[in-house]
Amino acid sequence: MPTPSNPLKAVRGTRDLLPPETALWNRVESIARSVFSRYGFGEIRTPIFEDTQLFARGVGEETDIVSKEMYTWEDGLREDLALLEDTWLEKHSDATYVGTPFELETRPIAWRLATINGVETFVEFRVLPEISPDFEVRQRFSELKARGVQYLLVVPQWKYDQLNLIGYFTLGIKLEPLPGRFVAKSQDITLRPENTAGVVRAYIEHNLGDTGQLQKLFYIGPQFRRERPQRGRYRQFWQIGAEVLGPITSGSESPLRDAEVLEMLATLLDELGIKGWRLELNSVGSAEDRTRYVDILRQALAPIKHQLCEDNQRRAETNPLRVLDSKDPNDQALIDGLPKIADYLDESSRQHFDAVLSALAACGVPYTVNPRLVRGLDYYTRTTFEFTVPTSADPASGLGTQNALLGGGRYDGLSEMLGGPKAPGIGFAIGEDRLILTLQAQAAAKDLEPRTLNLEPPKLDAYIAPLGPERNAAALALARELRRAGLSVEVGDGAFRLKKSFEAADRVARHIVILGEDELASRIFTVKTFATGLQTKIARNELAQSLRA
RNA sequence: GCGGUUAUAGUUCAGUGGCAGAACGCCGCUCUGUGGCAGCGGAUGUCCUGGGUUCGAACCCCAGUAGCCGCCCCA
Repeated sequence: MPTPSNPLKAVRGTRDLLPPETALWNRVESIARSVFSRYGFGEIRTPIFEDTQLFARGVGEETDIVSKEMYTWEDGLREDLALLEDTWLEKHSDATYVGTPFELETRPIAWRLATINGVETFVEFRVLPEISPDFEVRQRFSELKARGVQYLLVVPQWKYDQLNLIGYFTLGIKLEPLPGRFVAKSQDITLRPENTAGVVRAYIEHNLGDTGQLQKLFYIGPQFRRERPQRGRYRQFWQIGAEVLGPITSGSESPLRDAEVLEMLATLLDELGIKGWRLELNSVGSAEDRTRYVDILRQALAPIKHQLCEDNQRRAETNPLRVLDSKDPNDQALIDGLPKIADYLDESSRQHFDAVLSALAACGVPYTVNPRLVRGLDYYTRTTFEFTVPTSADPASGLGTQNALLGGGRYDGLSEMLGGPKAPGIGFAIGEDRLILTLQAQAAAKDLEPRTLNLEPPKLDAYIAPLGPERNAAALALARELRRAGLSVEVGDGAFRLKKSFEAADRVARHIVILGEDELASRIFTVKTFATGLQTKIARNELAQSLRA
């Protein structure tokens, strides 16, 4: 029976990007590519899913991203039916097999005909049963029932808990759970929630460090986090990012690289036309500095914790660094009194940071040192930064409270955390969705023409209007000729009245070419230019040239 | 994950416990091969979904779903 179904929709937190907006996305991406290539970056494309361990180890097991926002599943579960059957048989001295073992062809399901305490029983082994009895099971059950045979489904305990037991019981199917998983060789897979870990994994896997060269890699692609969707925050979102990494001898640890990346970002935002951006940066020190500072922070928080708001009390326990960028106005005085990480940097980290700042100053890139700026991901060391645009107080942002446009930092220990060689690096990720929103909002606030954002597709060179359906074939042939000559051409339908063709043509093209009986016979076409309203007769061999104008 | 708010035509949005609306867009005619203007006409709806209250629900109630805003977190 056909069930009336609701139309399918894009799943929560995902969306379609349609023209003309996609033109803006392409423009943003092509400007990014252009800037990256001028700084010597090459494109890397890593898989959209990776082993879950990559993110657990790289991003940090305790971060919200990893602990509750990832799309993770078990891939390649292989069912071990033989083990399931053996386990069952061991348990059932009361069962006697009748006949030989069988396997059903449709999927790995094994069954035996047995007598259990004298009752003839069809014993089916399924490692991955359907949540509710499927068609196959229902059909088999009714056949067995007709023959007076009992139906016993043997499943693993861990699956049993997920089954629609009522569904099976109401049919009269007996279910028997067995302790154990009975699956072999599955892999935990995760849709990437960010791209740095993947890039570093690829760096290690392809021994890019052995080239001895500094690697400069950029990427543009979708990332996935299972967060509550909001404006500028989607479950599938796009990031434009870049990483600079390599062996120490390639200069990957040099503060020059930090400054270069930051200066490149300033250039990129300027070329994109983002107004009013702010660069905030900080140093969180080496991994050791960071650990030491977190301990000190914890100690400093302990006596005053109870005075903080509820959220901050929780953070003080779970992730003390995050207390620092709390926005709670009542807690600001207390937070200001907390120890600053700058005071706990070792000498080399301090010098490194100073060198970054002076290089930025030399380039004339404006910045603000924000001693409270910390990053959520575990792998960050030393320089961390964020580019923001004005908040919702300024309508030009378009981002509400989500005012961070991009963020990044240095990750000197990440490669080793992932089991690779020492490969210090620095990188960033731009939230492309937010970047686009900001561009749109800034254009709207300035009352700019949409054209400024390239939202209107450019007018085509010509629109061919065949008069009558019998001229359609000739129209398409003419269009082919012109298109091959490099012109952009749309073909109307001869079924349209000429009036309609003119309206359609004026919308999309600069010229209309009328293709009727006379024109086909004389090979001289009637061409009207919308901008001037002038209509002329043009010979076929001069048509392409004339339409280009 | 928590709180608030919204959901009506292709789009932007009115609307009231008693026939489903406007503007723009779309289609047709005035006007058979000459548009933009104008006039006239037309089509388009699961009024988010599912329950409930009611003689009667797009409207009131409950639940769900989705968008948006704030929180959490983050790009």
